[in-house]
Amino acid sequence: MVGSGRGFRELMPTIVDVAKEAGVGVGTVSRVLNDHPRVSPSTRARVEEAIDKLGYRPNPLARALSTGQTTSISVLVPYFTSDSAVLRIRGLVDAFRNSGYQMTLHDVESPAEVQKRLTDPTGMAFSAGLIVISLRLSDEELTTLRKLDAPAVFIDTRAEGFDSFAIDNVAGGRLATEHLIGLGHERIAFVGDPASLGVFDSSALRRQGYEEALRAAGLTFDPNLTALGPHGRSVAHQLTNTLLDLDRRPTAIFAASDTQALGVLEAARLRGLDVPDDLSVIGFDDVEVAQYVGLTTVHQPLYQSGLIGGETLLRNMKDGDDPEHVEMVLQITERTSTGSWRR
Amino acid sequence: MVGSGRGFRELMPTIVDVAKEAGVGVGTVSRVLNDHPRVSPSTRARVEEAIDKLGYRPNPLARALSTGQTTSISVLVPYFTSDSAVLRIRGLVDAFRNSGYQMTLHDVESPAEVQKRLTDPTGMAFSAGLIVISLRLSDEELTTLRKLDAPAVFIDTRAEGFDSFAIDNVAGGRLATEHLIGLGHERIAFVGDPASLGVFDSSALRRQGYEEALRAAGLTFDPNLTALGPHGRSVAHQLTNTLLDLDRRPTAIFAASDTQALGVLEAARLRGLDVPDDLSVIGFDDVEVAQYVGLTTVHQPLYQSGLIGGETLLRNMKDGDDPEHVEMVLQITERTSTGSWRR
DNA sequence: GTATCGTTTGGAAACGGTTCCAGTTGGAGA
DNA sequence: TCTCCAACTGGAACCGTTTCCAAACGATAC
Repeated sequence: MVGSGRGFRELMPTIVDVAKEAGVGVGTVSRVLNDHPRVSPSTRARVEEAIDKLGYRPNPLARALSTGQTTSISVLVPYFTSDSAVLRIRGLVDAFRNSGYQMTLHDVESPAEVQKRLTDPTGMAFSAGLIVISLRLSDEELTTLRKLDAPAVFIDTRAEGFDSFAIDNVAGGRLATEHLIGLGHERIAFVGDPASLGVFDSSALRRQGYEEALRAAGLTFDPNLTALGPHGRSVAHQLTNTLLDLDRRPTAIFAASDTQALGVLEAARLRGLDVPDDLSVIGFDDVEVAQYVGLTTVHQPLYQSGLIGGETLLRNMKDGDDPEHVEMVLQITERTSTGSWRR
Repeated sequence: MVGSGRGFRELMPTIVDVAKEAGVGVGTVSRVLNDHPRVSPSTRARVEEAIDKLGYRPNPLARALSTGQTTSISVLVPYFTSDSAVLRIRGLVDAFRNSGYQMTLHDVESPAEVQKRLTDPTGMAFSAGLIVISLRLSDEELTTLRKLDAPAVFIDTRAEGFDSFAIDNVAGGRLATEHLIGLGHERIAFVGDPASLGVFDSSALRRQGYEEALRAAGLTFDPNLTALGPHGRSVAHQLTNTLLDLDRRPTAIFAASDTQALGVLEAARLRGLDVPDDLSVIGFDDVEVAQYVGLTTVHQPLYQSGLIGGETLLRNMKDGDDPEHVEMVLQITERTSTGSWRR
């Protein structure tokens, strides 16, 4: 129902109109509307008839104002433009499909915007619940959230006192690197985001796992083999060029995300390097494109995280059981972009 | 601002609290809030101070109820799961970024759901505006919309009396087919959706263009070369198998969407057919994956349609100028999946 | 016939804003 | 000093619902 137009007010009957038509009081109409038990069958029938006749629909705004309960769920997500975010949101869409709740998308492109969104009431429009994806909230923000006693679920991030679904990014970084080490690679490079962005730290954690795995395998960690830059395919492409220009160039590259891995593959292809014979490439996320380009990657359950997160929020809005953190499983999806290194 | 919790009501100061704190009437506070001119600077300062001190934020619900104006824009979109829908929505996100409006996503998976969404007030939650993507609304639905005098913009579809941005699907179908004909192909197959779905008819229109182009070029139209099935990669894969099993199999396939083209490529690859030497494949849409797999396709401005559509809606909500239909340009993006046929 | 009790019902108050109308104020002009 | 007017301000009414309280009602028991 869309109703901002001028013609709107005159067109829509209100609960008062229905009450008059049925010859009852507004309270009775409201009770019929909300399935309260204390209404006699005959009265109920009369009211329902009036509702049908007038084509009356309760105004959700008025209802929300009166009850303090809305039917909209806010989703706070950074870089909606990324494939992985889209996959998670698909899960949310499916979770909310027949719930009666609407999903309002809040794309956030900087840490400052998070703060703005959380405190700006127009922004969040008084949602019934909140989904936070891939964002690390400050203690202050979390305190506000707790005080409001608002149901919230965190996906791909965690927050004390709230349900959360995330992966162990450090372990994921280790997993990817160990895969390459297992194939015999010794000069393994890392392409990812700079750590300083603060809010979005998964890349930094994956890098940590990368370093840990190298050290655990007794390989020397060469800082020259770590190339960092803003997230995106073309930046990753450039970073890869500098890596491949090194005197002793890496034989394998671990990209902190599939998007970046695509940039790496692009750079390799343009130089005529064969993947995986000349260069192995492993990504992270397992977005849809990965299977088309044959990218070996660390699979994380993106769609699932949205679906389960959404379902959990719906449950929380009813019950509100104890919050728990769920660590989702990671596994290597091996395709054709990685191969053994024996020279 | 999330506010469904119990603690909420007591926590948030209202306009009355602010009025008391500043020692003025509620009307004055409201005027300050809404930048009405007739407030003396000293009073304004006092009120603003009180607002800061209390951390007051106006309740958007109450404001909306009172003014009849909301800050949410509903987006009606079928199959949010599709890549092309996602690209359009990215455009919308960017269009609405700093507008102060929120986007509420309504995924629709069947024609029946459209009707439900349009009439169910909880569903559309009284939006300030409406974006309809890829859906053909019935006359009845359009009449309702017009009566409500609600600003609406149609993308990838058109509607009498509303702004719309779409492509000429028939022309697009011709374009794709002519491209293949120009390469020397004579047995050209079509893979697409069945026409009967009613609401989503772009595939049928593209097929019409396909047939027109064949006839115009003096080629015989062979019904056996048209394979239809529910939209999706795997279905397209299967359909392609039946096409390639024909005695005189096609030398080129036009898929009604890139998603389906991916299924076609998959089937060809599994049979060991070389693309484009043994089989040319052309898609439609030019989604992101297309460039990774080297798919030749009919490019339509997906992101742009969202961006421009969103901007147009915002403009309409202010001015409301005469509606117009904009036909967006199509062009072939040639990659490596099509080649000339000379045998 | 009346007292009693539970069920059903009507309507006022509340939710938190905006808007309009009327009243106050202060300064200019006579 | 008085009048007049514009600028500013207070507060009631309203938006459309829910909820609560009190009243009406009907049936039962005496």
